[in-house]
This record gives sequence, structure tokens and C-alpha cells, in this order.
Amino acid sequence: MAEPSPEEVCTIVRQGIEQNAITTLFGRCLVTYSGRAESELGPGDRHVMLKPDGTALVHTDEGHQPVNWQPPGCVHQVRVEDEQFVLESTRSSPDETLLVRFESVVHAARFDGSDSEELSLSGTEADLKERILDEPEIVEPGFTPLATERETPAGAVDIYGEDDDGAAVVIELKRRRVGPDAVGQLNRYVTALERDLHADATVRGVLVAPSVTDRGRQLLSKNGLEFVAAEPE
Amino acid sequence: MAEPSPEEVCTIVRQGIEQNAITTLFGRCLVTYSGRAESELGPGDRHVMLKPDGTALVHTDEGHQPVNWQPPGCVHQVRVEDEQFVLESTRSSPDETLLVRFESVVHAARFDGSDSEELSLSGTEADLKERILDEPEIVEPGFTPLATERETPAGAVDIYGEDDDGAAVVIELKRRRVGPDAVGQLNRYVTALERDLHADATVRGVLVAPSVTDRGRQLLSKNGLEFVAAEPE
DNA sequence: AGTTGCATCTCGAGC
DNA sequence: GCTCGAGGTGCAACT
Repeated sequence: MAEPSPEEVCTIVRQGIEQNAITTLFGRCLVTYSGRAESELGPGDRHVMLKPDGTALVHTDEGHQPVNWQPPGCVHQVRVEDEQFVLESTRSSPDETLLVRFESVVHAARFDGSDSEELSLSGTEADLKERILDEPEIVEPGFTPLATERETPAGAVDIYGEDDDGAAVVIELKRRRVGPDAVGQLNRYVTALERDLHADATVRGVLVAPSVTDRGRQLLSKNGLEFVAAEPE
Repeated sequence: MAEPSPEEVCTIVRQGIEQNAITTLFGRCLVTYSGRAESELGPGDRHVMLKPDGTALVHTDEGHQPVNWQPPGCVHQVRVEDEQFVLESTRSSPDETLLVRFESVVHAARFDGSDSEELSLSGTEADLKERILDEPEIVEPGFTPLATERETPAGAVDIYGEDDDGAAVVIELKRRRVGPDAVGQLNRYVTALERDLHADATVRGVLVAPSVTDRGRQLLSKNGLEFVAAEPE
């Protein structure tokens, strides 16, 4: 197929944007970004996707993540400048601009389609929560959940309940192996709740996750917190 | 352009994989994922990209993120099954499989290219660190940086130094507005260092970021930590 | 619009 | 390989 001219590319992309299509481009380009940070990308062959919701994605031949992008809600503009096809995608709050300047465009196409389906996903933290609420003895025999998302001055606790002795228990759930950050999070909730309740109240903190790192375990014991192994299943 | 047959699509994609090209598809498909979690996606029109590094991306017409994907390092296999083009992308450790079954394929193409350029990015936390090291008085007059990435039992401290009085100072840097998590992180480092040094040693903790949330500020004061406003610039 | 925490987070650096 | 934290994180839920 012959390489489309910058003007032809401009027309294809403009129509794609107007018709709420997914528009894709492939070619040699320079990419400049300015907004929350600043970036420059020298010449190379990349794939660009424009979505009808205002998303822009620039992909190289490597990696899961786009090398540059613009989030949903942006306005895409196209023009021919110095005989080159130029895409400019902008938004405000925050002010951000993505500029893609093509030396050559090998491919430009519009794709119309419909997609009404929602992704159904399992194995999330919410699934682990359901599991614990269904079988509280996974945490320990005698544990009774009293609330989920209970608010504390430090944030909402995943599961709040009490143990066999009536002591308050704060549970932090993670769908995967945890490290220091999750322990710190649990500790924040526990100390916040201890200050919130009476001074003499004991609040236990239990981290429920598939596993812990060494450092995570050290921080747990240093803070008098506990760990229970469990997976979302 | 006529719609390619499943066999034709299979050939195009197989060649793309063999030739280390970026391969793209657009059409009506079902997507199943199984691995770290499980997901199902009913029929709809989506864009699929296969990269030579083993990445697979399935994009709907909305959102920055792919609705399904497979990370770099996966093996892509293609076949025709029940007169439908099927893509299966797998990896081990962890075992993960992405299955895309196309009812129809509107577009299939290979793109060869080269990209030797690295993204140059500024406005990162590393830039903020350089700024503080260049002008320590941004933190406060008399502050002297002594080390970066200083190790503590709780992790590495961004900048470690001492103030005018010779007291130890731990600095945590963030390139953007901070909340409870960053405060918790700083607090972990401070308490770890207090136990590491002599019992009577005072360790100050300073969070350096463009701004703080209310809850973040409350947690700072509750833990006796400080805040200094600064941006990467 | 701002806050908070999850994510199949991804990615890179260090070990 | 695992660990740890940054990210232009994105994203949804909630205020």
C-alpha cells in the first residue's frame, strides 16, 4: 500500500475523531509532553491510538505501558505543518499537552465498533473480603466482624470486629504478598482507633494476605501486629 | 477492503510474531484471562496489539488502560478454531493465560520499525532530590544533607542529614501532593532510625512535597513530623 | 473537584 | 529471582 500523504492522514484522523472511532497511526515521529511533568522523545517508529473518549496512547515496540499518553477527556487536534502530520492532544486542569510530529506515516485507519460488555473480574481484594465475612474463622476462631469500611481518623478500615475476648480487631486485607507499606497502613489504622476509643482499649491489628516479606514481618512484630495467611481464592 | 478470513489473519499475525513486528487487530472478540486473577469479557469490538517483546494489549474504545493484557515476556500463539481466529498469550511464573477469540476480524496488520530513542523525562522525584541537594536551605536554613538512600530497618531514606543543632533529619520527597500513605512512610523511617540510633537521639522527619491533604497534615502533627512545600520545578 | 486506597498495577534498581 | 518504592501512575467510590 502506498504511504498516505500528510493531508490524507489528516483527513482520516479528523474523520475518526468526528465519528467517534478508534483511530490508529503508525510511523516515524517525535513526541513532546508538557503538563504534570515534561518529556521529550526523539525520532522513532511508534504506534499511536486515539480513542473517542479523548484518550491518546503512544506505544513503542516494548513494554506494557505507553511511552507517552494523554488521559480520557482530552481534545485531539490535527494539522499539517511543514508537510508533516501533527497531532496535538490537550486538556486543562491540569494543563497538559501531548504533541506528536510525524516524519512519515505508514498507516492510518479508523475503526468503528460497539462494546457494551463490562469486564467481570475475580480474585480481587473485594473477593477476599467476602471470603472473610463468610468464614470469619479464617482470621481466628471466635472472630466476629462488626463493620466494613469503618471510618477512623486515619482512614477506613477494611474489616472491623472483635475477638473471643471482646477486644477490638482491625483487619487490613491485601490480595497479594505484602511488604512494609501494608504494615504501615494497618499500623496507622490501629493507632488511630486506639486514640479514638478509650485510652485503655486494646486494639489488635491483623494483616490478612497470601504472604509477607521479611521486612514486613519485622515491622509487624515491632508494632505488635499479627498476620494471617489467606488468598482471595 | 474485504474482511480477511480467519486463516489469512492467522498468517498475518504469525508472520508478525516471527518477524518481531508490532501486530494489530481490530474486530469482535471474547476475552478470557486467568492467572494472578481471573476475568471474562463478553463480545465486543476491540483493538489488540502484540509487541515483539511478548506484550499483548486489548483496548476498548474507552480508557487509558487496556481492558485485558499480558506483560512483556509472554509467548503468543495463534490458531483457527471453529472457523474463528484465536490468540493465546501465555507465560509462566506466574502462570498466566490470555485468550482472545475473534468472531470477526476487520483489520490485521504488521508494522516493522526501529526505535532507539530513550524518553527524557523531567519533573520527577529525582529532580526534586537534586534541587534539595543543590539548595538545602529549601528545607530550612542550616540543614545539611549527609546521605541519600540511607538504609534503615524500615527501608531507604530519600535524604538523611542534620539540622543546625546537629539533630538527625529524615526527609521524604514526593513529586506531587501527599496524603496519609506518604506520612506513614516517613513515620516508618523516623521510628526505625530512632531505634537504630541511641535511645535518646531525636530524629526529625520532614515531608517535602508540593502540598498535603488535610488528613495528611493531621497525621503529620500526630506523629510530630514536619512539612515543607517544594516542587520538582 | 478533591481525597483515599486498590491494581492481573508496571517498571526499574538493588541485592 | 525477590524486594521495595516511584509513577505524568489510572481508576472507582465517596464526600
